[in-house]
Amino acid sequence: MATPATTIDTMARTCIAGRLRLLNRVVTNIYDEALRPFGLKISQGNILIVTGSMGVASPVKVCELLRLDVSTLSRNVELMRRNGWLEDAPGGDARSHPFRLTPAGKRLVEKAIPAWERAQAEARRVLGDECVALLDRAARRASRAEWV
Amino acid sequence: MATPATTIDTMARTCIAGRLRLLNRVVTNIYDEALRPFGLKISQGNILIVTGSMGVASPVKVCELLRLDVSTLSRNVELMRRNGWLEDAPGGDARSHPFRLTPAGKRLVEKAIPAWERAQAEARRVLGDECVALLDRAARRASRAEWV
DNA sequence: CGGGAAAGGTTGCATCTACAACTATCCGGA
DNA sequence: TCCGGATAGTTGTAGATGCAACCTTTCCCG
Repeated sequence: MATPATTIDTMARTCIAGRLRLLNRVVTNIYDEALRPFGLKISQGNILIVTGSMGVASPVKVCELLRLDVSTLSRNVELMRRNGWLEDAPGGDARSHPFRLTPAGKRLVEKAIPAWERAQAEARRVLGDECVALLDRAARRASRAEWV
Repeated sequence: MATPATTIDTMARTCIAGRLRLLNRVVTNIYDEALRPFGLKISQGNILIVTGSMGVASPVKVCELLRLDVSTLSRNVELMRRNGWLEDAPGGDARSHPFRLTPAGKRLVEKAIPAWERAQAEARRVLGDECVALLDRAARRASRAEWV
């Protein structure tokens, strides 16, 4: 008698999303712990970083780059605006609400660099060099924008 | 004058967490979309799957396997209990609250298998075979339990 | 020029996630 | 036996995430 094409046990052993989400939790926790002294989480940190690299950022552009829903970004930006890390930037038409780092936001990122580097090293240790390289390639393909 | 060891642009181009979280969003969306007709999200699906493969599951064991915070699991299980997919299981001491799939939960997982397989194929296409294999290895190392 | 589609954002809602603090139970040694 | 630490879970709080619905503004075509 043939076994079913897919059983629950097979799913438990092979679900790609399960693996990726597990590693996402582990790695996110590494960065969040490292950044905690700065009152910063990596979810926000990544937005600050791409904002800094763009100079003036538009929500749509950031969302394409990070593959984030615009509504998610909208609220994250609002939080960081309240924290004094982001501010409205002039420009564009009446629909757009571009934003940029404040000086305080820039200082925050710079202060957090050593902690971020420690987290990078730990994440690389957990994932392995080869895995990190392949994630990098996959993310470039998956991003809806040119990486920097 | 020497350039700083790490600039914002370098962070934008090399942050491992950024890559992993981006891919996590993309892949999670693939599965959530595939599973939407069943009223199921992959976050819950993974819990159902490991529960099914364990027979009777204890929160702590599931959390070690998936590297989930126990408080997160607690609420997710409560939701699925209300949906009729999980139920309390007898056993253990008075502290523990083991649970297991209900027949409805088992039927749900079985019905969702074709959709899950389509999502698997799409995720593999996005990440690449090699990347999937390395994620699998990294996840086994990162999990705090033996994978089935 | 007028109207409908497209583009850019926000808000309501539901779920996922984790940390901190708490309760209840169990275990091991004095 | 009794007490302190370990173990198992829940609840309060806060942020992250995405979908659906909505509002404005802009663009384009007839």
